[in-house]
Amino acid sequence: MATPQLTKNQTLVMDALSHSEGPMSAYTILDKLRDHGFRAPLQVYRALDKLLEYGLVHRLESLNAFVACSCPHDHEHDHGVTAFTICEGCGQVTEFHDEAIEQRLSTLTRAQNFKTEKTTIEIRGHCQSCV
Amino acid sequence: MATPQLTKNQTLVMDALSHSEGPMSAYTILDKLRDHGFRAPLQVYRALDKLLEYGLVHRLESLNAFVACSCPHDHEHDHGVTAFTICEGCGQVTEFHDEAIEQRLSTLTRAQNFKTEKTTIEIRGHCQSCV
DNA sequence: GCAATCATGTAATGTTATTACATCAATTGC
DNA sequence: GCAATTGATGTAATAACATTACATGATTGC
Repeated sequence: MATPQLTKNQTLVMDALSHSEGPMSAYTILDKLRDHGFRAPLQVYRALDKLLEYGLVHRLESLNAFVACSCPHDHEHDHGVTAFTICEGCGQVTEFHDEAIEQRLSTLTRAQNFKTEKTTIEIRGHCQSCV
Repeated sequence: MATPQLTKNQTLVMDALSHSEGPMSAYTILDKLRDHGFRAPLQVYRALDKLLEYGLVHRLESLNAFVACSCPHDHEHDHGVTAFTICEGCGQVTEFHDEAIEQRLSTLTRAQNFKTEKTTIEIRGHCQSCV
């Protein structure tokens, strides 16, 4: 999908995530944006919904938190399966993509006649610096 | 880890999950067990913590829900990475294990010098019957 | 202008999970 | 035996995450 022009709220949320070191919960984002007029969770969730839809943001299911997509290229096309390593020590999140895993998962789901809509891969552990 | 004898509460929660068709949230389990004397969420969460530790139960991060492990063999050893397909239609959850994916993830994390502690793989979509 | 659509604002509520503190039972060490 | 420790339990309160419901405002197309 072509990414449309972001609205004011979407831009604020996107900027907050982009400038953050790591993932942020919706309520953390809300707090960061109070000075910009945000008052209620829904303002954040609505913006996040769109940003997720546009592929600009990812949701980390195991953290109930959100990160800006680190993909350098445009978001006009699907990037396939996105996976993350998440460090329990420093909170660093690294996004990666792997064709082999995607292929393998595709083979396995096809064998079940399962139609995949969204794949979550999250690896919790400790990064190089936090062992 | 050898699975110790389960306590009363752990047994009740385990039975509730085993007899359930699909995943249950902690609060759903709580409601099912009110007749057995459960009064507070913590009774469920404490039991779940242990059952997760023993590998008898899995947590589905993308649903905030729990399922009994479908692995037939004993739980004395690690089964490696567990993955799930989750049908949005009927709620059916299918657990599977794949050596190839495990290997590939291991290679990728090793390349980052990342020490994996827990891997989450959840595939949302529609099963054969719910397309 | 007016309808349709989409973004927004606000309040209330629903759902999931944890903290804090007290009690009880079994086990261990002496 | 009995104090001390450990682990399971009970209860209340609160924190953290997310949605529903309803009202308002802006933009576009006709």
